[in-house]
Amino acid sequence: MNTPRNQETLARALRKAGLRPTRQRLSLAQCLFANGDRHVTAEALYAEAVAAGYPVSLATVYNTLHQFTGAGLLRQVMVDTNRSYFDSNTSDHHHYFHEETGELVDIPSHAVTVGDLPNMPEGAEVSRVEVVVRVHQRAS
Amino acid sequence: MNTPRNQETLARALRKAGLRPTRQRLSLAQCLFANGDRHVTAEALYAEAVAAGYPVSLATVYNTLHQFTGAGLLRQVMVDTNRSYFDSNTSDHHHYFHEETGELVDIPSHAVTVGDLPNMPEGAEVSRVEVVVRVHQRAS
DNA sequence: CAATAAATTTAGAGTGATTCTAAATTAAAG
DNA sequence: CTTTAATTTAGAATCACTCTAAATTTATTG
Repeated sequence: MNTPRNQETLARALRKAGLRPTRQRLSLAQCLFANGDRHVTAEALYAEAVAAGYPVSLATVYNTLHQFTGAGLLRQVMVDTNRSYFDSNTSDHHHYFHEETGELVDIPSHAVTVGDLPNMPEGAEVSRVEVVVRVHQRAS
Repeated sequence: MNTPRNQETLARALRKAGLRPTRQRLSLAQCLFANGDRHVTAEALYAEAVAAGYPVSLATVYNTLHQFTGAGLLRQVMVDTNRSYFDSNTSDHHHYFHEETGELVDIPSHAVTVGDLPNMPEGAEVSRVEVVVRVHQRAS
């Protein structure tokens, strides 16, 4: 789990990434990082920000999510072809994906062991190992 | 790796799944299963079928890919938010995903060990474990 | 084989998430 | 306070994919 960050820490992180700490970015960062780890879609974050009284456009939410991802503050999780999920926990870990609800739950990385990887493509190096455990409601 | 299947075997598999072995389905099956394992997107398969002189519509390619997936002949791989990949190898295995080229390469399942899964969501059961090793070109 | 019923295909319209564009606003620098 | 460059934004555009309804094909039955 990531440490909660305050406005100042965030502003510094943004500046370091070459991003001005604007009202919109700080508002979204507030939503994303103020209360522990989050898994959000762009639409969900947009709705949340608007509901919280932070006026932001959907375009800015998309821009910001990508910029934060580029800056290493977020990571994108590929689980659904229909929408993108962003994870505020950038440390090494994996996910459950609940097929019915679309909910994501973290799995600590130590639960999964990756052995020697065979037939690694020539000249390539690993940038990340992603494990998604798809679960569905047990029939009762 | 899956065993190559001939038209008759495929027609039988389709019938068993309640699908009529139409010209289009058999053509696409030909592309998908005649020469070892494949990883295709809908657009790519469409282009390939048309180029091979099998007249098919894009809508039918989409329908067929989903029907084949439902019938257990294909499996969908989630690696890219922008497009869906379908894998003609339905046996238990994982993937390399080359971030630059979009190429998928199989990883045999024995190379990855999944330990006891913690904090499994209540009342849920695992439907599949997907491991994607994202790789990128090594800087030279 | 002919007639009928049911499944399939398809062109083209529709959808929904995401990206782009170009104008208006805002932050940083001087 | 000006100037400059970055940012935001509404709305248009895009792109993968799905839907619709009509035309075609497959399977079934007489």
